[in-house]
Amino acid sequence: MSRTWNQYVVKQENKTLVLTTVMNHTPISRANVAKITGLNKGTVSSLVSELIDEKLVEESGPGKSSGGRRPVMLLFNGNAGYSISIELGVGYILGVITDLNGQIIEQDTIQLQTTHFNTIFPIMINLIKGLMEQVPKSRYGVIGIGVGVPAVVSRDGEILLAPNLNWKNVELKTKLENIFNLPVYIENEANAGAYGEMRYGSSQNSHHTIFASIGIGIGVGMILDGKLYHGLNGFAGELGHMTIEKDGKTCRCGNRGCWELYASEQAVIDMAIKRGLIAADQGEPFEQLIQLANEENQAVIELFEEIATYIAIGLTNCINIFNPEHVIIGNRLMRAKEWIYPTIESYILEHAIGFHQNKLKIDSAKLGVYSTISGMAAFTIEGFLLDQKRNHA
Amino acid sequence: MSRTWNQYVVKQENKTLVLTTVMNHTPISRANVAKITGLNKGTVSSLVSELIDEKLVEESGPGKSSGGRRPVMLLFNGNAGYSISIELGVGYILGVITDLNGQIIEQDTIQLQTTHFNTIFPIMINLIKGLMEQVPKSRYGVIGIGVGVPAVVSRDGEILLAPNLNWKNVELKTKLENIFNLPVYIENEANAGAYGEMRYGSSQNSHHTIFASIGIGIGVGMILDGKLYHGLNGFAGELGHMTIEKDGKTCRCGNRGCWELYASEQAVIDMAIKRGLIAADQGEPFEQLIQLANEENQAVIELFEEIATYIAIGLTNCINIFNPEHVIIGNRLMRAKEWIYPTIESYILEHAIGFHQNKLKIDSAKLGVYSTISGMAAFTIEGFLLDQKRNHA
DNA sequence: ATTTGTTTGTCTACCTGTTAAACTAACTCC
DNA sequence: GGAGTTAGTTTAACAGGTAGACAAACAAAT
Repeated sequence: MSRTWNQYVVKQENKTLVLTTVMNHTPISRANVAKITGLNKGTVSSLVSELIDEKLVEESGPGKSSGGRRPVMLLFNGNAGYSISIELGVGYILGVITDLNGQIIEQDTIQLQTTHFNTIFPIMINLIKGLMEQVPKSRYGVIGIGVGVPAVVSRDGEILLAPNLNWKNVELKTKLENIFNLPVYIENEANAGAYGEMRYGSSQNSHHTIFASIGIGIGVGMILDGKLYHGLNGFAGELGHMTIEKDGKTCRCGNRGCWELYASEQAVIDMAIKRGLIAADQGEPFEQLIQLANEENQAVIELFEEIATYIAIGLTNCINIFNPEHVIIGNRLMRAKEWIYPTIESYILEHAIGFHQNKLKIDSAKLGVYSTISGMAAFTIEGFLLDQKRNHA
Repeated sequence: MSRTWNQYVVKQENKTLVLTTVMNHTPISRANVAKITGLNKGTVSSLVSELIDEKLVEESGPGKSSGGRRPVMLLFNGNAGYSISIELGVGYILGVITDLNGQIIEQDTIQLQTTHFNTIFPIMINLIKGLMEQVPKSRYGVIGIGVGVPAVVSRDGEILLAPNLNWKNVELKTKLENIFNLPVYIENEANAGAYGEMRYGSSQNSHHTIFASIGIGIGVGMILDGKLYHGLNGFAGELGHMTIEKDGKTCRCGNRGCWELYASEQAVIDMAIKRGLIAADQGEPFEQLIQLANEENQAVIELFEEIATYIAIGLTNCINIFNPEHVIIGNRLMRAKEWIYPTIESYILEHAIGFHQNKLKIDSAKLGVYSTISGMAAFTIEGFLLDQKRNHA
């Protein structure tokens, strides 16, 4: 039921405290770690020596003296192991190898024509196998596999519902674990994006971040009190199906007036076709629109601005609900950032409650197309470090 | 920055673990506490004897034998101290004394004609003083004062904005602390209501609870991952100003189509007057409507059902956003529960995403008018126990 | 009534990990 | 080159938890 505390737990906690301090302040001396953590110098010394044995920390050369003996600088060993992260999109699979710092070492993309699971799954397996062969030799090797999907994912890694892929009840985590015998992490794409931006992107010091992933549909990842919020069983963040017009268009979800009917890539495309700005069934419609906007086509630019207002209405709702510190907009629609962003910003400035009292920042995703995959890497890496903590005294 | 762990922390944590176990399972034997917590029997014995010294736990007589020596039953001593909790409403102040179990011992209400702070504040002070005199003698006496207000409250207890009271930037916590020299807790009324229902009400085992307080306006308190969510600076939960009709009525908040324009007590009253169901400026309009509905006035019942649909639209949004385990509807509008609730439930059942996969419960507030005040009591009591933990070894 | 086995709660010996403080090492500055 | 500083290690003391022995108190079987 509840956790009991004893000296072993104390050691675990202090050891990870030392490790995270080294990670966040690398390079750093033992003395400085002691200062920052508040731990005794002796304690730090002994914990560090264990971490060095585990190859998670290494000594680099001596640092600069500040008037006394020169410190021995400690580094987090980002090469002690490597994660493999996959982003399963509509129409593509992106796979990367990252080191323990989340740095991308290697990457590979495959374009897909279908969304059929039985076709895609073997392709993904091959992609992973290919990446694994490229992983450098290291103490821990491949520490795990993370997969970001545009889907509602249960706590135990089952894909409950992926409307844009037309998947339902796929036990992806179990399947992958059986094949690779490695820890596997499955997450919703927007959640992973939010996490990636928090760890490696533009909201690293924000404890309340809303990440709106606006692509074909809309998904929202929420970092609340510094933690990713899942809700009871993974359905949280279905903000794309928030009603913003109570008697509006009918949505396939059964509701009317859903946000993503007005503010997604699909919405832009539909309206553009309806207005005769582009032809249906002909190449990449969204790319065409960007092209046209670049050519200063006023009708297209106006369309983008209209969409931006709808995006802003939904984001304003988010802001009034969550009072976040940081709102990040990611995924494909932000390729039209140039025409969308100013409208969004000014609308929110005008309409969000108590805006002047907030220090709200609104940004586009700093990691760009890598938000999601970086988030998956972060999950995998943190899962690995947690395991280390548990097993290794 | 970060917390270091040592044996003192271990002891603190284990001691509160023992205490909360006793609280939650009272009456309980030492042996059983050891079993539940996983702590060693000896450890439990020594911690319990300290808690007995501090009068937080007491021994009652022997319990029933289960085939061996009869256990000595332990009780949480709810009478070691008392909290004073205040609910500052529009038109009234409610004040109560509770014991450490959150049980109401004494209560007092004052009706108000004004919302002017300089008038209300002295009245509140007197109410508190009156209650203090009625507090029974005990080891710790009055442990603190909690005040629930229909307002945005900052982290340090400043009332930033109370639209229905017309207050702005009132440093209520500081003022009260200066007068009474006791710990003071200020919270938004909906937040406190959510907390109260979680601690003593209908969602005691739910980690994801949405509490919608629907009165003159709408406020929402959110228990996310078992914790009350505040957002960056207390503005979270302004769901009353969520847009549900993008070109709808204009709201004083500057937005259009805000939820509370369609789904609050004020909305009911406005529409009732507009439709000539009741006269303006004459008695308690809402009470009249309930009266009429009781007399089976079809027009009024239809109005209630309409409002219920609007409430349900907003709640469905909440559910899609948070994927909660439990949705609780509280405050005055639920006095029309009889006519409102069935519509709300059926709408949500039909429209919330993945409803069938959820074990969502929808309820009205079990604590009724005491949701908020019970929540304030809980804050005060928990603050006190936290203090004990810190100071007392 | 006696015996047997069980449960409760205390006590003791032991172990682990943190801390304080002494100590060594290495460097800067005058 | 000595004084002062800073870095890192070592040592003894200490706190608190655990395991396991133990006594007390009881139920059920004989």
